[in-house]
Amino acid sequence: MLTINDASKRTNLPVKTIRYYDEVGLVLATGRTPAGYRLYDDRSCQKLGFVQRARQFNFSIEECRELLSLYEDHGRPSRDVKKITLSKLALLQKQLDDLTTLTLELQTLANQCTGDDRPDCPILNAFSAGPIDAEP
Amino acid sequence: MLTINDASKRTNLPVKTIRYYDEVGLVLATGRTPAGYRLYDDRSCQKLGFVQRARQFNFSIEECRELLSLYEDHGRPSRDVKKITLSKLALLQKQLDDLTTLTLELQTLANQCTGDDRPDCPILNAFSAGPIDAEP
DNA sequence: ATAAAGCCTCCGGTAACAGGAGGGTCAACC
DNA sequence: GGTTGACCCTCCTGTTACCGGAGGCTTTAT
Repeated sequence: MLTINDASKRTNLPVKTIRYYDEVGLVLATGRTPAGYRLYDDRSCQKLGFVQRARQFNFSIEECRELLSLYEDHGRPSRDVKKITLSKLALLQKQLDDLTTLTLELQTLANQCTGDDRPDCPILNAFSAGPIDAEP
Repeated sequence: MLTINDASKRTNLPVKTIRYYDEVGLVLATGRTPAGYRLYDDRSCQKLGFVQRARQFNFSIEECRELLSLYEDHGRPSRDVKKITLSKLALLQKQLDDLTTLTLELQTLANQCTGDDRPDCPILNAFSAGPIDAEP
């Protein structure tokens, strides 16, 4: 059995985060010492790692909860997991598109700005006027 | 002089948001009626629009505050604006890269998953094991 | 006169933790 | 046996940029 600090070192998750996951019931501590210290075993460490990776893929805590229960259920059809993954993928794709547009437009503005002592600034002009047309 | 509702219609910003900008001192109401109703003039509406567009470019409230003061200062050098913009651009670029990597990896996993009745699932396997190698 | 719409302030909630206060516990060392 | 220092606990507050709603005036229209 590991203390929360040991679990932290093993998973590279901050102690605070592990405590938080316990608190919200995402990954519960395996047990407690008589003094109330949280204890974790190999299995719970593995779950922590699982959540960590899912979080890195932008899955929310609630989605992690869902994935974790599928992960625990060894008879689950892979269809269920794929469904969640695909909808998350669509969301990521949209974020990606938005961010790309944004970056292009801002890039265009920065290029147009001389960036010298003169007060005239295409960036501020654009912000004060309206939407921006990116250069082709 | 416009009521907050009129300003909202003109700028397409929610009333709640305009009130919030007043509260945090980003775009103050021009004045108040004897009854305490907020009033906005053309100039403050323009500032609201400015903030709206800057926010669409992912500038935080604090950054908007900075841009707005440069916007108000007609003698400012465009260098100052460009500097802020470029650092924001770098941040956007990094977000973009991260998101791209993420999407590719998740795409790879989804492709590998049969998505049928069988319980074997490459997605969960990957999450339980470690980092993912994207397909070339 | 009254009803509807609009305005106000204040309170609570959101996501996913981080930081810190105040206090108990444990192992080692002298 | 006492003490130091590392570690643990819970509870509270703060973060970002608002949204929703309660309770209560004000204005406008009928």
